[in-house]
Amino acid sequence: MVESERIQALNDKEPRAGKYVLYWMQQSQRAHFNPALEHAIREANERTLPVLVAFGLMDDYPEANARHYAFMLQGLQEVARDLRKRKIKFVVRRGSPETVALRLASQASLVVCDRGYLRHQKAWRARLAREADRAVVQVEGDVVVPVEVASEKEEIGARTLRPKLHRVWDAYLKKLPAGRVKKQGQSLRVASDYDPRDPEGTLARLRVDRSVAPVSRFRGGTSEARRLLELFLSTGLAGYGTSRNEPADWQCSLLSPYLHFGQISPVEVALAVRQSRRGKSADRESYLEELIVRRELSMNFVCFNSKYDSYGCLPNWARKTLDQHKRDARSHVYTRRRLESAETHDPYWNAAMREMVATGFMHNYMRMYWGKKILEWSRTPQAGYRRTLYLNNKYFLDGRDPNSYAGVAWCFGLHDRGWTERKVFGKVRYMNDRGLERKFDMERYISEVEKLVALECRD
DNA sequence: ATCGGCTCGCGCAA
DNA sequence: TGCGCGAAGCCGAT
Repeated sequence: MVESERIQALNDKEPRAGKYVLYWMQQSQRAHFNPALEHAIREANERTLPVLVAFGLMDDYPEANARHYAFMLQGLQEVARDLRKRKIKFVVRRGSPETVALRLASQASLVVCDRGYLRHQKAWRARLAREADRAVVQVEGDVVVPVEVASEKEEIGARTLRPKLHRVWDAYLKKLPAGRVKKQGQSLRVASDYDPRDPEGTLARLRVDRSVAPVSRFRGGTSEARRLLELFLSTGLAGYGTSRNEPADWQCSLLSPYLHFGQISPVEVALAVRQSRRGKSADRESYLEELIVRRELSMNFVCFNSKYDSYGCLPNWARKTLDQHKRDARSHVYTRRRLESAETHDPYWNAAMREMVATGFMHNYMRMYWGKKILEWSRTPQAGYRRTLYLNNKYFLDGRDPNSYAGVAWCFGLHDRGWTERKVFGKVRYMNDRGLERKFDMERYISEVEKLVALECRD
């Protein structure tokens, strides 16, 4: 049963007579633990209609390249398989997602969609709700606590959002049973433009940016996400609270790419961690802090800050102090090309960049250091911001995620407080290589990254 | 090795 | 209005 706070009517139109209930899948790319799908099944069963699940595949999704598409299509292959088992029709159609949804809406009794927080995702849903001549209902399935339930405004930091989430999150940490369809949907005559069971063939047909190659470190899909979750529970959770920041160990769940594409539910992950007997309670709490407080703080950020993808999103104190130091002498200034090819004087930074370019991921602690250094090595903080976000979205599998926007902005002062004033950074928190050396085994991080890079080159 | 200071703004007590 | 407190760090004094 989907909690009513997750469900929102996007227009005030009525359901109509139709051949099916349409679930337009976009953000929540999974057939399990998907509140939008379960809600669509329930609506369909009430009308004794089949469910049609449709995905709109476009060649030019903002900032996406072959790396992102390959991962996503691997996930959709599994969605196709799982929906088939559940007797639900699934089609992948060519076109802008909301246009695909709009076409299929005309034969639907009503339309159910999932929720995304980015500008273009909101615009797609708004257009669908406006132009469809029947009810459009949105179901928020990729957060533990619905964003507006947690808070109605942009929060200043984790410390103000945390108590609001803690107060209510028990009510949302509930299992979501898979509903059975009353009316099977395979006989629906709706054509699919692509065969989701053939991700390689589909990728070959798409006109996408191929300058960034797919990776072998991560394979997309719900079952792979669940395998990584089990692996994390058995080997990573114990000691997570104290060791998660050690770059060479990657003692983390590695789930952010899967969460980004909605291939696994954060509620499912949180429940698994909470119910696990591994580790101490401090380890489990530490993980839930990352998964729920930090992650949902970033949803709050993109939801309430319309400038989430540009320098202007930063708090006033940060922009002011960075502005006052924009003419400070920089110890090093690198071109974007030089950064991109990991050719700086800093071996730790270069290793982080190589991890990112080769594998689509970077250890979370290194993401902070990496962004701080780009700020330091750019002519202006604005240029640093643009370049950090560009590289972030180009190479990370979870680029363009709310977490990515909040993470980049954090490096420039978002959700943080002032610190001792210094060159270039002003009062924005500074990090340096001595800090890394003091706390971590950085030589081992470098050698572990080289192993990962070698594995990618072999394929 | 450990500790205090740096700095900001919320949220609560008065 | 004032004060306590958090916060994924650095730095210099002890």
